[in-house]
Amino acid sequence: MQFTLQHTDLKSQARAGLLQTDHGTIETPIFMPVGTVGSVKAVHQRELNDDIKAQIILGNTYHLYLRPGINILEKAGGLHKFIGWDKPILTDSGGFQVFSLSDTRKLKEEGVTFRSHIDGSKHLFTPENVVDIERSIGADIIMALDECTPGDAEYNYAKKSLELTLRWLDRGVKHFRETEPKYGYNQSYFPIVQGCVYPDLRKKSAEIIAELDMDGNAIGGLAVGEPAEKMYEMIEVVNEILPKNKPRYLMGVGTPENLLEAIERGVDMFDCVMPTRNGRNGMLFTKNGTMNMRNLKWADDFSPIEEDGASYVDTAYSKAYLRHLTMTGELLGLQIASIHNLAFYLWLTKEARKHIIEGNFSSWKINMLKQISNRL
RNA sequence: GGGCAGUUACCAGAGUGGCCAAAUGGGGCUGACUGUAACUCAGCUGUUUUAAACUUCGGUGGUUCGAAUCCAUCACUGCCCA
Repeated sequence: MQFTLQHTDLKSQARAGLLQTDHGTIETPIFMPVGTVGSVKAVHQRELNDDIKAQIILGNTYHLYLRPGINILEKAGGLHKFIGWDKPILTDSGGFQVFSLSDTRKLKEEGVTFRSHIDGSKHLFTPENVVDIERSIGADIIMALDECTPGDAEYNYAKKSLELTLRWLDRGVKHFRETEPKYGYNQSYFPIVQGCVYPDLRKKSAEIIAELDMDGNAIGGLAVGEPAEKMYEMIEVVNEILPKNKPRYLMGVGTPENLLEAIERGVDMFDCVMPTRNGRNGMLFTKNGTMNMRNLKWADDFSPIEEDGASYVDTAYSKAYLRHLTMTGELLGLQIASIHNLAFYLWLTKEARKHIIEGNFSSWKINMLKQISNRL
C-alpha cells in the first residue's frame, strides 16, 4: 500500500492524498460507508459504486466471524468475491464491539471473550486470532484489536485500557508480520490510538504507534460520549505526532460537521453508521442542513428531495413521496434515504478534497459549516 | 314485529360506584441516533402554554356524599328469529 500526499493546506493541517491498494486507488479525504455484515444496509453494490461513488467500504470482523463464518468466507475466496465488490475493503477488528457489547464480553490479558449476541455462545478474540480472521476475510486494510475506551472513562481506567491495547498491538503487529495474505493481494494493518480524552495518554499512544511505521494509522475511542471539543483537541494532539506521510483514519466519526473539523486537523479517512442508520430512521443530511422526513411539513412538499443533490434519488423523488415512504415503513424509503445520505457524505469529502487542492479549504469549510448546521 | 348484544378519546378496545382524563394497541406529533445486537429507541397525543383546574365515556332525566359504571327513557348500531 502506498500513500501519496498531493496537497497540504497552507492555513490548516488539511491534506489531499492518494491511497493505493491492490483493489484500486482511494482519493483522500474519504468517507467509507459501513457494511458491517457484508452489505451496506439498504444499498446495492451497484448503487454504492455508480451513484454514491464509494471508493472503499467497511466490514466487521466480529459480525462476519459469527455469520456467515470464516469457512464460508474462505470458500468464497474472501469477502470481495463473496459480496461482489472489487474495490477496497477495510475491516474493523471487533474492538468497537468490546465497547458496544460490553454487557456480554470480558476483557483479559489474553484477549476478550464475547457472548454471541445471536445465540449466546462464547468466543475468544485475541490480537493474533483477529489477524487470522481478518486474513480470511481478506480486507485490504485490517484493524488491530483494541479496547474502544468509553468517552467518560476515569483517567486510571483509560490508562490501564490503553496499556492493554498497546500490549495487544505489539502481539498483533508481530502476528501480522509473521503471516501472509490468503488471496494473493496485499493487506495493511492499522494500529489504533487510544487514550480517551487525556492528552498525555493520547500522546504516548501516538508516539508508540508512530514508531511502528505501519501503512496507516487510526484514531479510535472518539465520539463515544465525550464533548466534541475534546474530540477535536485529541485529534490535534495525536496528529501532531502521527507521521504525515501515512494516512490517518478517524474511526467511527461522524456528523458532517465532525468530518470537516477533523479534515481541517489532518484526518484522511472516516467511517460512520450515521448516514445509513439515521437515514433509515428518517433523517436526511443535505448541504443546506438536516431534515426529519417524518415531519408533517413535508407531507405536501412535492419539491425534489434535494435540488442539485449528489445522487439521482434527490431529483427522482419528492420530499412528500419520501415522507410517505418513511411513514408507511416502505423498504424503498430506507433505500432512498441511505443512498441520499451516503452520496452526500461522499460528496462532502470529495468537495473538501477539491478545495484543499484549490487552496481555499478554510473559507469553504466556514461557509459549509454554516449551511449544514441548519435544521430544515 | 319479537329476542339478544352493544354505543368509551383520531381508530380499535379495556374499564361495570370513589384509586378515572380513563389500561393497552394502532395511528399521529416531536426528538434521539457517531469503528451498526438499531427499518431502532424515547417523550407527547381531551382543554387551558406549567402548576392546578376545567369539560368528557350516544342524548335526556334520575338514584347517590360521589356515576363511564346503577335506574328510566329516547336515539342509533349489530346479530338472531319471524
